[in-house]
Amino acid sequence: MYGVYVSTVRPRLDLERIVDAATAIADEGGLDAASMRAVAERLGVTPMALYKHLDDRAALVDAMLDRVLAGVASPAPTASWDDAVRSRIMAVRAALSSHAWTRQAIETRERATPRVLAHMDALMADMFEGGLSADLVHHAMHALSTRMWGFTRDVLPTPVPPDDPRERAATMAAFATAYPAIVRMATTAPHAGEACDDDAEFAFALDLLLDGIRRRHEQAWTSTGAGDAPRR
Amino acid sequence: MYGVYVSTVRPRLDLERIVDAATAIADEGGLDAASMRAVAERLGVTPMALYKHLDDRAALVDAMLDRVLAGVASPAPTASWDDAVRSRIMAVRAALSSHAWTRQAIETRERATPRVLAHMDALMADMFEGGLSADLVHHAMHALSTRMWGFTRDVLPTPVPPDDPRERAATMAAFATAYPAIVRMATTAPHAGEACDDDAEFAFALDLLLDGIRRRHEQAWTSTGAGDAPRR
DNA sequence: CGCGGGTGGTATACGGCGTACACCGATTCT
DNA sequence: AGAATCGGTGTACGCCGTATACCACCCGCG
Repeated sequence: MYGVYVSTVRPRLDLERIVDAATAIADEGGLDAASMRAVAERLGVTPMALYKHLDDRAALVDAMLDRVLAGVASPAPTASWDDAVRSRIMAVRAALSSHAWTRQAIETRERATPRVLAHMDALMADMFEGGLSADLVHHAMHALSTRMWGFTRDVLPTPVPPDDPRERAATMAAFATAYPAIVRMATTAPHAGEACDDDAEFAFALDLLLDGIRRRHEQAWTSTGAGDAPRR
Repeated sequence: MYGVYVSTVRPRLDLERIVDAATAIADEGGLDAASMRAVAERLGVTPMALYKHLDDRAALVDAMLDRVLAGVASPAPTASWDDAVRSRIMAVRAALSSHAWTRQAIETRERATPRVLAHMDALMADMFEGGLSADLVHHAMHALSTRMWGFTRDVLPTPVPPDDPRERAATMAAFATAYPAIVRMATTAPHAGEACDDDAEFAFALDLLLDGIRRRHEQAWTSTGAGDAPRR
């Protein structure tokens, strides 16, 4: 009786509620904000209570990621292996990109969870289905790297110009002489000034890789050198 | 006089000595081990002493990375833009791969240091030299992503089989039915069992990207669609 | 010669983090 | 009814980065 009452006021903790809370916090303030203490506080519970349901914080991040991955739609069957790979990757991209913290979560992961393995297995199965050799599949997976998760580590910096207009002009001029190619690209590319179209960038690079892999396959590429693609 | 004596016993702190110590620690125990406290202790100094030479820990990591980058050999001139890009990237790969912590350092970096910008500028300059459009250069840089730093985030996991031989066989069997493609690849690829040849993997993926970019260039690719590469 | 001020160190402390350990009430099983 | 297990609490430890205050020394200056 009394137990029932209590469990109404503060429902029993379980993994799902923990992951819910952690995900909500990470959505708001980033992955680091979802500390054990913060998650516990949100649930009105002692930090140590979480450890009855989780081994450690890494397991929490794993669980968060795993649940996002659980929502990935299984792509429709396609004619070619590369379309299958493409749509599969785009599906996880769609799922992961709705949570900004997933990139960091994947980058810092050490052990692979079942769903992580399942995704990689599915990609390899697509390629085997298309007749690719194990050798090529192996290299293709390495080449895809984190891109198989639908994101890319952005390496282009956004140096912030100072506020003061006079100083601003000076530093920008200095920048232009120090890094002419960067400035040329930034001012000449079609989207100059605007933000990049991430989706287009991503699709471009993914197509590049898949095209290349398909070519290697058609040329019966092997890692031992025979049938290698011509360098020029 | 007395000051001279003291400065002999414990030489004055400067940025170089700090970066030296931090690098040594990170080489041994990883980037996280190079905490402000650990670096200070190694130098026989209070943690706060470091802040007279650095804004914060991020600046320390920046300085560490910058010094590694300073040792990158400038590549010999080449005939084609893609060879130039290739050898430039291989040069930073050679420098960065001698310190295991550089990958994490680059991945967690927020602001770009001058040398980071210089490397990217040089890559873009190579491409412009080859006649590539600003549009294509821009996309190429995104496609290269972290690979321009000579490494790739490894996504292939190494699930550890349990020690107990009987249990081991069981889990491996279960694994084979759950992830058939992974097992197929692992057992069929030429290097089955051995460790991957990182250099070969890296070169494969880099060539794939450069080949693709060159093709796009030859086909007068633009992001607006005209002259796009055929999908099949 | 003395003396004020920057420069480069110290000491202390705050607020965060993950988590080991001991404990304890309630539930459940025998 | 009694024992065991489960799911929580409370406390504490050892890390982390760093704000703030202070203090000794060396400098150039009057």
